[in-house]
Amino acid sequence: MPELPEVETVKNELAPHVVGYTISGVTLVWAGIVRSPSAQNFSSRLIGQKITGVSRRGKYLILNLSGGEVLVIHMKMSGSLLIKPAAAEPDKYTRAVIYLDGETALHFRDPRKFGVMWLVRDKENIVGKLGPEPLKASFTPQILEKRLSKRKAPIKALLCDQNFIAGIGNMYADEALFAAGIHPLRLGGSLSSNEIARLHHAIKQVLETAISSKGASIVNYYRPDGELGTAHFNFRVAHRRNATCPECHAPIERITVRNRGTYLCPCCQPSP
DNA sequence: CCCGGAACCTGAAGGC
DNA sequence: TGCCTTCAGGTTCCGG
Repeated sequence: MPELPEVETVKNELAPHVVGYTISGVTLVWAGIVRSPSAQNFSSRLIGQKITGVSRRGKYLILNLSGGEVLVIHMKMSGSLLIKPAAAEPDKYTRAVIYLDGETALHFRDPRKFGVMWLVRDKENIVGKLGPEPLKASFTPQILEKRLSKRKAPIKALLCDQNFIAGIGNMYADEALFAAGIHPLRLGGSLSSNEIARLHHAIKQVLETAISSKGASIVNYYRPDGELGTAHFNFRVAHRRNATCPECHAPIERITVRNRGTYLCPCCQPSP
């Protein structure tokens, strides 16, 4: 499931294969992957445009195009972006293929069909409401404290809310809360300044470590060359069913928060 | 504005 | 072995 570290890895590894190349063809195997404009317009407006840069905002990947438009891609839960030779046959789950200078092809593969692409002039229509980027220097403990104040939702739900903070999903929310020693059901507004400082540090540390491991391949995450990431080998609680806490050896607990599987150590993360 | 729950989708895993 | 049910979760939509 691509979250910030996975999308960051895809951005870094995709860039050398796409930046400076011109889109020579588009095949929409499943047109539903394009949110806007119409499938017809999407293809015809893309062809002939050169990709001038790749960036990331939260879990969104953004391709800048020479014509001034922007191709925004969200891989949601099961999507991957693969670089292949132009002649490679799309597999069963490939929903769209973008050909680059007739040499290589970018395959958008997505078994679950949650993934989305938009071709727009102003990306702010799509990413404009996202919360702060957690790895930017401008994301400080003071900013986090201000955003948490008076919030009554569980801290886990807030961390997964893209308008509260961008890029964190189920896995990294669990990892950050464990690293900070905070129970996922604690209400946002109930955290002390000390806890907020620990959480702020944990968020940055967990995301940076995962990026250095090229993301976590728990399910359906592939890098553009088809390789997996290794960040999940460093997970201390997330998805560790029937395991024990690496700190205190208590059995890791699994609860549900907002209908999402949530892993924690009942000893290191005291319940509210 | 804030919060919680359902819906979207399909492969994997579990139950009988 | 095989059918059926449940689970997985990022985002959006809707109701309170």
